Amino acid sequence: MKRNNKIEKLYQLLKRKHNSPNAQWSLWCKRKKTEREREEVVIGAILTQRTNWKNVERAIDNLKKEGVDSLNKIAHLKIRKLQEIIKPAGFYKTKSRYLLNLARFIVKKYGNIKRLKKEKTKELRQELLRLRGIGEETADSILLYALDKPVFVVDEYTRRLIKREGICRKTSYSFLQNLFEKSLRKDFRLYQDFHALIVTDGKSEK
DNA sequence: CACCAGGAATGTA
DNA sequence: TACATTCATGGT
Repeated sequence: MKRNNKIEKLYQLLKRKHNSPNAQWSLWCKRKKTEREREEVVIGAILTQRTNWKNVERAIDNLKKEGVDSLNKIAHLKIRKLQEIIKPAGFYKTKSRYLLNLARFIVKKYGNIKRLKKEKTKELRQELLRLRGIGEETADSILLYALDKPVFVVDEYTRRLIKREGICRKTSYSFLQNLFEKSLRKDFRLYQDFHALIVTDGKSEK
């Protein structure tokens, strides 16, 4: 089991560069999550598409204000109502469809997120990808951050970083995901921490 | 006022 | 494969 030095070194590099332990995301990753928090991650994964996190928080606050604190409750909302609630996150017409569809899928097929978490990663990924509004990045974000599955998330920050560091020129999703996964030990905590660092680093580059 | 912020689906070449 | 377009709000 030979590992790619460059990727491991990149991790060490980012660790040194962002050693401030107050990186909020990193701390959040280390905490054990409740089921509610996991469901919130699923919701956030849809809402954050093409939007900054601040707007997502407004939408999530609205959900809480309305007492919508679970996927089950979302699954039973009327689309109109959901639209109103999540409006601050932008793209509310499409996102409300995606979110309702995803919530119904999970609730109908698995009941709750605990059951979802027990599913096999590969099969679950395929199922998520078949849903409208869920591409590779969103599917993998759900798998990694909501379900603690060891799946590396590739985003624009990852692509930029890999290019900037001159590690390789290919940028397709599957290629980069494979590069990271074969270079690192299969550990969801490591993947979460690494990806969080990549995002922190990407934001600081501007 | 113009542009951007942690995407995905669809269509075109 | 690689772009271009659409969806839509709030911050700077």
